[in-house]
Amino acid sequence: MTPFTPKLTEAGLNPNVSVDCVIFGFDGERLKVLLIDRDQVISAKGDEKIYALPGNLIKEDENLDEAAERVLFELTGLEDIFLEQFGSFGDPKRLTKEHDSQWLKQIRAHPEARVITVAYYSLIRADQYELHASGFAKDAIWHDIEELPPLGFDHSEIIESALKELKFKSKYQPIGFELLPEKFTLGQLQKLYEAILNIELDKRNFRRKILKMSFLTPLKEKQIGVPHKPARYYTFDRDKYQSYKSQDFYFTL
Amino acid sequence: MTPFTPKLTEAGLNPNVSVDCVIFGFDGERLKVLLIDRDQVISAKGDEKIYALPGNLIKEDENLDEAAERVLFELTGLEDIFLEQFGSFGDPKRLTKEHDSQWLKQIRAHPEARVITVAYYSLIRADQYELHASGFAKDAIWHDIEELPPLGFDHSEIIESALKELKFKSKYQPIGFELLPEKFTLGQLQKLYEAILNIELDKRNFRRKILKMSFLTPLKEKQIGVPHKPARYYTFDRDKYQSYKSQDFYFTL
DNA sequence: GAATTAAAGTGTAAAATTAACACTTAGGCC
DNA sequence: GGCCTAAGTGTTAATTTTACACTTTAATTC
Repeated sequence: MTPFTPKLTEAGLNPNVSVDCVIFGFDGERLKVLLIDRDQVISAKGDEKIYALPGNLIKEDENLDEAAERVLFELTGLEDIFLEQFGSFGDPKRLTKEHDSQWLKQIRAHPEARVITVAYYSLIRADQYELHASGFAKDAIWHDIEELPPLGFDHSEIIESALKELKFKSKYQPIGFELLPEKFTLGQLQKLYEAILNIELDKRNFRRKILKMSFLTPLKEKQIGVPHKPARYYTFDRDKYQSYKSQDFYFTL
Repeated sequence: MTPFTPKLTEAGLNPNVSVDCVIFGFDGERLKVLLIDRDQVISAKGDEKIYALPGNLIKEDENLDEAAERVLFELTGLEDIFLEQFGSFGDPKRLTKEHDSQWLKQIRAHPEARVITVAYYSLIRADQYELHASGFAKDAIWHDIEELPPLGFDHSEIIESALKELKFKSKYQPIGFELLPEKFTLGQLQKLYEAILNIELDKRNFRRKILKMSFLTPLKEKQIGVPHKPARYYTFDRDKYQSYKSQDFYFTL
C-alpha cells in the first residue's frame, strides 16, 4: 500500500460538501455496520480507537451519487454497491470536537471549513465482498450495530438515522435479498427481520406471509452438519423480488 | 418594500450549500405548490416567466433546518412552518442553464460556484398564512401541482421528488391536519387524499376507515349555502392525530 | 444405540379487515 | 314543484390477521 498523502489529493474537491456511507451487513445473527479505523486513539482513559463512517469531500465534477460510490471505493475497496441517499447533516459544529478537528488537520487542505454531509446507506452481503482499506482508512471493519465503538463527528447520529430508515423501509418493502447469502433458510430470513425490526416474529405466520409473496424459490438442498433437523435452502427470484419492491406492500406481524 | 441589494447581503453565506422549500397547499380541490417569481422572462417565444422554489444559500452559523426556516421566511414571509428534509440534489450542472446563470449573476457574490441544495417540504393551510414576497422574490404564488410553469434550476425534479415523498408518506401516516382548514367536511378530506394519491376512493369505505381512527371530532355545525345536502364539519383531535402519526398505520383503498 | 437437544416444519379456527356495491336525504336553483 | 348535487348510510363475501402446540430430523452425549 502506498503511503497516504492527503493534502496533495485535495485538488478538485469541494471544501464544503462531503458524503458518508452507512453500509449494513448481516452475519446470520446480528446487523453490522462497516466502519473505518481512522487510526487515532482517544487520549482519555481507555485508549479507545476512534472509528468513522467511510466518507469524504465530493469532487467538483461529480454528482452526489457518484461521490458516494467513489468515496466508498477509495476507502474500503467496495465496488458496484447500490447506495441510497437518506439524509443530509449540517450542524455548524459537527466537526468541531477536539479529536475530530485534530484529525481533519492531518487530512484536509481546509480543515476548518464548514462541511455539510450527504448520507447514503446500503445493504450488502458481507461475505460476498472483500474489504481493502486504503486512503486515510487504516482498516475497514464490520461492527455490531448494537455495540458501536466511539465514533467521530456526528456519525453516531447518522448511523441511528440510517437504521431508522432501514427499519422503516423494511416494513413496506421486502428486504433480505441484499443482505443474505445466495442460498439461505427461512430461519435466517426471519432472524434478519427480527434483527432489523428488533422484535420477535411468529414462525408460522412469518413463513406463510413471506412465502405467499412468491419471490422465494425452494431448493432441493438442505443444511448439513447442523445438530437439529436441517432446514431447506431458498433463493430469491430476483425478478419477482424486484417487482414486489415496486408494488405496494406492508409488512405486519 | 426596500429594493433588493443582493450581493451585499452575501456575507456569512456558504457559497456551496443552499436549501430549497417545497410548500404544499390544498384549495379544497387540487394540490398546490408555492413558487416565487424571480422576475425573469424567457427570451424564447412565449415570453413566459420563470418561477422557482423559495431557496437560497445557507449561513455559516446556522444548521440546515434553521436555514430552511429562515430562507422561507425571507422570501415568502411564512413563519413557524414545520419543514421536513427529504433529499439533497447536487448535480454539477444543476445551475448551468443559460437563464439560470444569468439570474445568479444578479443575486450571488459567487455566481459560478457549485451549489448542492438540501430540499425540504411542508404542508400548510394556504388560507391560514399571508404571503409576503421579499428579497429576490418578486412575488410568491400558489400554483397547481398538475400544471406548473417553467421552473429554474432542477426545481421540477425537486418538486417531483417531494410529491413522491408526499404520496408515499400519506400511505402510512395520516395527512390532512396540516393542509385542511380548522373545520372541514369528510368530502374535503377525501378529495385531499384523492389529490395526493391521484386515485379515486370509495366514499363509504373511506369514511369508515378514517372515522375508525378516531382523531376526527364531529361538530354540530354544518355547511350552509351549498346547493345540496349540507355536510357536517369535523375537526382534528390534535393529540390523537399526533399519536396516530407515530403509530404503525397503512392506508389502503 | 438410546436419550437428549435444537431448530425445522406444519394447520386451524376465530377475529378483523377489506372490497364491492346503491339508494335515500337535504338543500339550493330554476 | 321538479331538478340537480353531494351527503350520508349497511351488508355481505372474501381475504387477511392473529394466536397457538406438536411432530420431525439430525447431531451430540453418555
